[in-house]
Amino acid sequence: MHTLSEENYLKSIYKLSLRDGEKITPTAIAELLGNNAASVVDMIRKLSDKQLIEYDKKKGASLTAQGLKDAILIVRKHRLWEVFLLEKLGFHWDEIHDIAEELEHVSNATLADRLDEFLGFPEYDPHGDPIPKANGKVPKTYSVTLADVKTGTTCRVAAVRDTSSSFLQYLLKLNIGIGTQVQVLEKITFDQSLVVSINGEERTTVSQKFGENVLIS
Amino acid sequence: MHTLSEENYLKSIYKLSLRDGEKITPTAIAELLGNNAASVVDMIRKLSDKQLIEYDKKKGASLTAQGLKDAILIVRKHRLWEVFLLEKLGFHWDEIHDIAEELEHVSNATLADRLDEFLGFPEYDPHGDPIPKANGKVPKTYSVTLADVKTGTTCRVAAVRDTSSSFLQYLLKLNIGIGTQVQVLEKITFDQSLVVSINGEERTTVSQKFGENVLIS
DNA sequence: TAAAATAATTAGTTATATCTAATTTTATTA
DNA sequence: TAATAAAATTAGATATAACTAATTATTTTA
Repeated sequence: MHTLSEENYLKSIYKLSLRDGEKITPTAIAELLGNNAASVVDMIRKLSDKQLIEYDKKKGASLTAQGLKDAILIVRKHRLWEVFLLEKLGFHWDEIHDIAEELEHVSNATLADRLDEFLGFPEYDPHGDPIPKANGKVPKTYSVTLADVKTGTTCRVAAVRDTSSSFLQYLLKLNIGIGTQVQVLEKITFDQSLVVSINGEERTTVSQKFGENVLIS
Repeated sequence: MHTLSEENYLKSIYKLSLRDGEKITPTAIAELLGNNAASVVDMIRKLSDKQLIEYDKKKGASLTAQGLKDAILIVRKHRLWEVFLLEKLGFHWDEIHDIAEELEHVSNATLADRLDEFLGFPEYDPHGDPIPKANGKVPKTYSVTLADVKTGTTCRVAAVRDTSSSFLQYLLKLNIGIGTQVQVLEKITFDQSLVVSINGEERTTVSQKFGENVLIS
């Protein structure tokens, strides 16, 4: 259908569109993909020609109905494959993202739906991200981070924003997974570091950046 | 590790190396891949530089130890994914090849082994092709075709040589699958067509080309 | 608002992997 | 073996998707 590059651009634009209010600029896309902005401008033209996105200098880029549909399917496949890799093949939390990054591009009309059924129609992937349904609907997405809550609040980890293995391995080391109870004991005024209690036990200090990447419910 | 193209060339050279005696020429590779011979010459240089193949004008191309190892892993992944698609996701015989053609290129050090374990270490894929083991050993490969046997012989379908959906759909229509009993009742002298009895029932005539693509035991 | 900084774009380059057309080499056959 | 056919190779072209460097446009900020 689309090339590997086209698919990755669609996915990036979709992901940026969820970061609310943000204008989707060539620079933002370039940063997310680790590409040069000049390359992004080229691809914006290509995707516009294919009617997958619309680009307006003032408003930035946005997906057309077709582009959105295609992007959602890629994300759906990515997250379903992650569930498969973890639950069926026994891969660990921090290993699945990179493999799913390749698997998501395997194109077959019914593959995602069959995989979905095989896995029992999961609603969330192992990182807590919602798995788009066959009809394109996306389950509730978590948006409040650990860095957002008031001191004293106890909450549960619902999802993680960063899926890099360095972040996930750090979480593993801290004994934090999806569902883990975390209480914010203190916020350090100097650098917004958070002193937290994990599962009512350990007392640990984590950075603001860390807190911003933990989504809670 | 390697690019998609490099992997497809390695796989082609491996497959040609199994067609015994045959010299692996640029033309043969070009034909198998549906590429131009000039393109093949370019890639032969590239793979030679990478020490994955050796090329000698007299002897043709051959895989080095590393090239063979890499090629076998690709074939292993292809066939394991085919088992997965058929057995776990419920795809049909004629649908799995093309999807596996994409899945085989997903690269992860332990993916094949985990998939192998998940599937219960199958020895043959749904087309009867041997699945290389983790150590690179390949189970017995069938080589006698229906076109080779004497008139009157009764045998079982062990594998199919062609995995195109047109061939597989034809087999489906004829009620032939792996394990089906086939008796060669007559060979037409004119064009080597075969009159066969399938599962002791139907009396059908098939072409020589058909017979050459059915491997028996 | 003018200067400086940042962002977007254009122009031109590179690498990969393909192609066609032309040429050279090798093999076949009359 | 000489002529012909087929195969292999080279040379040069194309498309994709990236890049750098230079330019233009837009935002910030002093």
